[in-house]
Amino acid sequence: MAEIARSLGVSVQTVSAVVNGKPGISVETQRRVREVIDRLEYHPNQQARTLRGIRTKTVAVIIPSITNPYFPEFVKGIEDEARGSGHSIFLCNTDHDLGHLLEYFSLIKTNKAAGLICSIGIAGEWLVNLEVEKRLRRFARDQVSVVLNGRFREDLPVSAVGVTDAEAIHDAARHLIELGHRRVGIISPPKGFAVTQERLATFRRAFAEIGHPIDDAMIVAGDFDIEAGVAGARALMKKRKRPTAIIAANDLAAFGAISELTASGYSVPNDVSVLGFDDIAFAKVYQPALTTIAQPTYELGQAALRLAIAPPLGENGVGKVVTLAATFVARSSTAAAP
Amino acid sequence: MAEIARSLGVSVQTVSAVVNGKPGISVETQRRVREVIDRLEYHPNQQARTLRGIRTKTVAVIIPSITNPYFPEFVKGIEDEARGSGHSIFLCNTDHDLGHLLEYFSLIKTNKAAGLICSIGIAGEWLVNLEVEKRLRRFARDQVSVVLNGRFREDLPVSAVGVTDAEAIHDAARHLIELGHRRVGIISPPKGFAVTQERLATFRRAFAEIGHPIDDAMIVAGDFDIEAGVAGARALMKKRKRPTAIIAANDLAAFGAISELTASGYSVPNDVSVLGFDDIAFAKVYQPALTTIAQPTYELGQAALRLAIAPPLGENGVGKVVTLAATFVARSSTAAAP
DNA sequence: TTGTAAGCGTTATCAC
DNA sequence: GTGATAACGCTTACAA
Repeated sequence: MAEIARSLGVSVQTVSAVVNGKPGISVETQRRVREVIDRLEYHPNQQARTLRGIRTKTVAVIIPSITNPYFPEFVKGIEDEARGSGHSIFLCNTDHDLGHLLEYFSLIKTNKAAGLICSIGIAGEWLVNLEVEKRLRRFARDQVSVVLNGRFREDLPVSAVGVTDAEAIHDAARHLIELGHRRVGIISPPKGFAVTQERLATFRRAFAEIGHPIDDAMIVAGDFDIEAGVAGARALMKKRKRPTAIIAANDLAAFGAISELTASGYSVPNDVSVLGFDDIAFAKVYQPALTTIAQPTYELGQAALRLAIAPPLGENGVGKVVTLAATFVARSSTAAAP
Repeated sequence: MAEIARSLGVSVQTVSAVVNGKPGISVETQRRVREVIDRLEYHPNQQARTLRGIRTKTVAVIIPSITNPYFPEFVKGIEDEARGSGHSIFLCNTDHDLGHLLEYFSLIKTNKAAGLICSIGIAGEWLVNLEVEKRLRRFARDQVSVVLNGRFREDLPVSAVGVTDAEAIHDAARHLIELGHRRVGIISPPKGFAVTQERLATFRRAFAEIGHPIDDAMIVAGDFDIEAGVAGARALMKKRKRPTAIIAANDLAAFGAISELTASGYSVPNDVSVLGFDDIAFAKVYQPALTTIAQPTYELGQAALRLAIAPPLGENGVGKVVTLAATFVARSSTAAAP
C-alpha cells in the first residue's frame, strides 16, 4: 500500500480511501490509484484489517462428520449463500469428539471468525455441557454471531435454525397405517440427542393418535449410520413377532436396514417396508427408491449463514429462530403389508 | 498480552516468550504467566502474528462440489491429518465455475493461507487456463505450498497427489472378459478432464491387450453425476447391439445407469453388468453392491495435506508427487454375461 | 533472565 | 481533497 502511495506521490490514506470506496477522493486520483492497484496486483491484507478492528468475513462451520451425506448438503447451502456476500467458510469436523470441538472453539476465537454455525444438533448432549455453554456465551460476548442447527436454546444469546417435522411425521404414520402395517419397528436415534429423541416421540405420538400405538418392544437402539441400520434390522427381525415396517433413524440407517433385510432373504418392500429420514441425494436413486421424510437441508444451510453474518446479538441479545418444514416423500421402499 | 504483563509486573516479551515456549524464562516466571493466561482465558491473536510475518496454520481446499460423495471423503482425509498439526481448513467450493475459482484465489491470497490443495483434477481444463496457471505460479512465489489432486504439472512449482489405476483397470477388464462380456459399453467422463480421459484410454488399452477391443460406437459421452448415468445407459441400450456390460464414468453415474436399467426392466447384473469407479461409501450398500475400482481417496487427502503444510517450494522449486494405487473391487453388480 | 523499542499493513483521526 | 500519525497485538533484535 505504501508502495502504491509512493509510486503515485500520494499518501497511504488516499490509497486506503480508494480501496474502501470512502468519499472525498477526486475522481482523477481514484482512477490513477486503481490503475496502479491493478498493475501491481495489490490485494489488501486481511490480517492487518482485522487487527485494526474490522470484522473478518469468515464463518466457522462446526459439523460432526462431513462424510455423513446430510452435511455436505447443509454446507453447500451455507457456501452458496456465503459467496453472495463475500464470506468464506472455515470448516470444522468434530468427528463426534468433544475434545476436538473444544480445540476448534479456541481456533475459531484465535482466528476471529465473524460467525459460527454449530450443527451439533445431532449431538445435542454437548449443549448441556457447561464448558460448551460457557464458550458459546463468550462467543456472543465477543460479537460473534452463533447459530445452532436443530437445537434451540432460548436461555443463550444464540440464533437457531430448525425443522418442524410433526406434520410430515404424521403423514408418514398415516401412510404406513393405510398400507396395513400394524407391527412397526423403529431403529431409534442415539440417546441424548435432543432433536432426534423428540422426533422419536413425535412418531410414537402420531401412531398413538391414529389409534395404533407402537409397541415399546419394537424400538431398538440405533444410530445415524449404515452399520446401525444393519444391526437394527437384524435385531428387529429376531423379535417374536417380526415387524412389517421399519422406521430407521435416518436414510443411512435405512440403507443399512434394507441391505441387511435383502441379504437375509426378505424383499423390500414386499416383505418389509422401510422408511428413512433426511432425503439425502441417494434416497432417490437407491433400489428401491427410499420413502423418507425430506429435510430442507440446503435451505437450512442458507438460513443459517444469513443468521451467522447478521450483526451479533451481544451478550444479552435474544436469538432469532428460523424454522422450515419437513415433508413426507413416498417412494418405493414402502408398500402394502404382506 | 500487555494486560497480563502489567498484572504480573513483567514485560510483554516475557509473556510472548512463555506463550511460544521460547527458552530463557525462569520456571517460576513461566508458571506465574501461565496461571494468569489461564485465569484470563487469553488466546493469542492470530492476525497480529501473521502480520508480524509468521505463517498461518490455515490450508485452503478447493474442490468442485462438496455434494459429490468423492469429496467429503477426500476432505475428511485432509482434516484428520490437519488436526494433528493444528492446522485448519478453509473450504472453497467452486461449483465448476471458473469465476468462483478466481474469486477464491483472491480470498486465499488475502487470507494468507499456508497451503492450497486444489482438487480440480476432474476439471483439468482449467489447468491449461493461463490465468489459473499465473495465479498458481504466484502462490508458489508467495511461499504458499500448492498441491494438485489428480493432475501433474511438472512445469509448475507445485506438488501433486494422484492415483495409478492402470493395474486396477486391467483387473477390471479381465474380470469382465472372464465373465464372458464381449459387448462392453462405456459412459465416458466429460471431455477435457485430463486424468479421466486418460482413464478412458487405459480402459481401451486394457481391453485391446486382452484381445477384445472396445467398439468406438459403444462409447457415449457422459459426466460424473447420476443424471449422466441415466442418460448414458439409455443411449447405450438403444444401440443396435446392446451391451452386456457398462462401464460408468464413476460410481454416481453407475448408480444412475443401474436405476435406469432397472426402471427399463433389465436386471442388474443378470441382464447387464455395471462397473463403477471411485468406491464411494455407498457402493458397498447399494443394491446390487457395486463392482468398482476403489480410489484411496481418504489417503489421498492425508497425503495432500502433508504436502500442503510442508515448507513451500519457492518460485523455482520442483514439486513432490505422491502416487497411490487404485484397486479393483468385485461385488454384485457384475455377473456372467447372459 | 528480563525489558525496550521497532515494525508488520491497515484504518481512523485530525490537521492542512 | 489530501497528508501525517497513532494505534491495533504481536514478535524479535538488542540492550540491560
